[in-house]
Amino acid sequence: MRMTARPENLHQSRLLHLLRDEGPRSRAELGEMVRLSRSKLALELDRLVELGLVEPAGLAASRGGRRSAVVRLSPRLRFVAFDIGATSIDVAVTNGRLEVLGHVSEPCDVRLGAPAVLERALELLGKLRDDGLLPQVHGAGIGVPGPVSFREGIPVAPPIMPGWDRFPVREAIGRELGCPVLVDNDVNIMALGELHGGMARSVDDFLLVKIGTGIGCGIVVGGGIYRGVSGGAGDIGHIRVDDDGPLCACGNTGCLEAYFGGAALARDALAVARAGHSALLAERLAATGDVTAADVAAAAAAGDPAAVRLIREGGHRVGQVLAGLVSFFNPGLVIIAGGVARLGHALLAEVRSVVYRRSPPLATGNLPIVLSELGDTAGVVGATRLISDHVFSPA
Amino acid sequence: MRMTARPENLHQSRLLHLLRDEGPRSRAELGEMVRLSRSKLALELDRLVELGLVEPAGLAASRGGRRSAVVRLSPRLRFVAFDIGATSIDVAVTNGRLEVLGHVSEPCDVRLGAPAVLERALELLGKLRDDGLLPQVHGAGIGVPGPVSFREGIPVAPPIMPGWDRFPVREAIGRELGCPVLVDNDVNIMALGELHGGMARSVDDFLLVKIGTGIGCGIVVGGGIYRGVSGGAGDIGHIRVDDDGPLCACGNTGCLEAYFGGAALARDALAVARAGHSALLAERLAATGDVTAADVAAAAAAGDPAAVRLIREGGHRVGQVLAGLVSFFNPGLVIIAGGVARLGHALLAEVRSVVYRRSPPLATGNLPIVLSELGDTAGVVGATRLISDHVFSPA
DNA sequence: CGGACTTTCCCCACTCACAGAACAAAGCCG
DNA sequence: CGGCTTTGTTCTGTGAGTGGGGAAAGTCCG
Repeated sequence: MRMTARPENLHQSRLLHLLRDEGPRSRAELGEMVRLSRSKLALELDRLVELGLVEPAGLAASRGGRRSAVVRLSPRLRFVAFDIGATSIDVAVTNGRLEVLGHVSEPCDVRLGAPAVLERALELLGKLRDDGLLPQVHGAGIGVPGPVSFREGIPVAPPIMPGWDRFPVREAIGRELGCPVLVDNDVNIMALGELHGGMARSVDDFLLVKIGTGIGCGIVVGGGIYRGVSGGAGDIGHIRVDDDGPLCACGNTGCLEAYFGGAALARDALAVARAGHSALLAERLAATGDVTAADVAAAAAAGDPAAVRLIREGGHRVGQVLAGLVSFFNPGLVIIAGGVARLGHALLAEVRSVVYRRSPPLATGNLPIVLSELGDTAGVVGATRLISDHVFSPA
Repeated sequence: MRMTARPENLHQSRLLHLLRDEGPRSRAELGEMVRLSRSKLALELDRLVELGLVEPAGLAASRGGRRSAVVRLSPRLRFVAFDIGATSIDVAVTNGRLEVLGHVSEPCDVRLGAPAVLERALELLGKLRDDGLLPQVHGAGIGVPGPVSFREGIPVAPPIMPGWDRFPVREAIGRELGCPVLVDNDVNIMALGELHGGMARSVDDFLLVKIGTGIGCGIVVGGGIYRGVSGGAGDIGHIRVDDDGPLCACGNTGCLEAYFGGAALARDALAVARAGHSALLAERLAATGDVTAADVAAAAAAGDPAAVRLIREGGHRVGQVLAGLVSFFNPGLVIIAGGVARLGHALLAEVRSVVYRRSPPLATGNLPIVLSELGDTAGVVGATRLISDHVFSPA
């Protein structure tokens, strides 16, 4: 029993990627797409069948001649995704085509430390395994809410993950599952998710801004994640908006996150509730003794003017930072994602307004700014995309 | 007589790049570097000699055996660089190794329009040609002070270049010189210059910030220029620093360029001179009726406190924007270049201070911020690097 | 000065990847 | 049923590239 089969050359790799992204195809169609002679193609496909990665899937309807033999990725292929958030864990299992077969999610504080959180993640995977979803795991992708040394597969100097610094995440999970594992920043894997199944499918250079507990940005250059020289690229939460803004946890003042991170939004909402400017928020305060970012979202969705106003102000700040990034990076698309983004057409309108006003026409002329449509699945799909790109490439 | 010889395959391309960047080498050394068998290597080198791109250069000293036959790029190879600035033209001719053989520079207002400026550039090239430097031109690189559609070789919507919008620069110069021509933003070619011969030689991801008439940024990702989806990447001059800053030519307020572009610096210097806060600047005002950015530079170099203060304030603004870009991009190096940068250790100190304070430790932990050492040659060397990368690649 | 050793260059045969032709199989249409 | 089309399979030719075996041209040492 081979541990994990990998393609032997670039042709096989391209075939796997095609079967993953385009679905089952006839040999003739595949030959067309990879520009290989039929003979060579048959050779490589036979090898892939031998490796257990591909299998025949019957005959297609005739198109005027002999019926073509369709091939597909082996339906027994499985990829696993762990999306570790600041306050939650998502675990999912997909087939070779990255279609989600099972997905569980539960609240979990990342501050419990790496061993405890990873063990809980594996327990959640165990649940899915009991459903019979896991004949064989071919790879696992992991997203964590902080900077990562991608090459080593370990978090480095993560601000909100005490007890994770340089913890060998890849090695630990790899030992447990016995398959290739890759670890990346959670925002990066969300960007990969959008690249695979979201609005960014045909966009080479784009940004994904995630607004949640923290604020981060996934950067895609030429169809691949850009991570910077030390894995810290996209850390936009502490970009300065103003000198005389609120004090941030990082020690500076006026950081974007201090204006509009999850904690900042809760802080402002609390002030609004106490001042009596919002009936809905005051009600929440009375009921639970606290007001959260989710409460603001709910209140805004219900049309509460003060809540909408909080979101618009935050959107304004995000837009100011994003306008600078758009000027600098000239992306082909900007996607807003994360908890706060879930509801926000008010947010989106404000962000758009500021970016379209403050960035050069050349950069905004053909720039869609949209909300993510993928929600929670962006992260897990991106994680499996990350690992499948790796497993489907020659060793 | 072939027009312009190009390598026929990737092996030949790699050999040319090696001979360009590493200098003349023996066949044995080249074989080592490109991992080719001696037989194949001899074949490809012979083809390059036939194409006139490479020629034998005698025998090296023996290292204990038969003396090795050294090959080098043909010394008759010539690349031409046109670096069109906002207020100047630089024209240079290099050999195949991008060593500058002749370089002329003269003031010229880009606002004279494309035909006039390009004609003047060709006249300057004529001067160099008269010196016998141009047996045959193998390619020309052009830098212009504005956004460029790199694929088409034309400026697009340039703010400071009236009469250049969509002017077919590449076609015009190509027709005149009868060789391949590439056109790019002037900041991008400066970045390429630093990549080739400056401090960025071994850095894959870095930023070059040019502070001159305008403020722009060259972005290098993975050893190549990143241009964005519409060629507008790096346009950081209009990133917002503050809401209540000076009015900018772009119509917004508080743009970086409105704080510290060439015009802004002259404006502030004039105010200082009129207010009598600087003896040196007041003297210049009296003598010439005006004060320029160059006057501030000279005064600061002479130790004038008010001039130094102007530069430090500007550096502070640049640092604030740069801190954001460093957080976002996590580069391995930042180079400050351009007219204002020429003198500025005060400037550099201020930029560093702000960036190191405001960007995350992970991004600044190992981040040199330096002044360009190449000066005017960065642009012309970068332009020839641009075109030689093209000419030295298979058609 | 001559022989042992080294390094480089050149020629040749062998391997390998791949394309393309030829052939076989399996369908459509009239 | 026979021509036509599409697909899959087998076979052979071709060009790229490797590696071995001299030959050439040095150095070093006795």
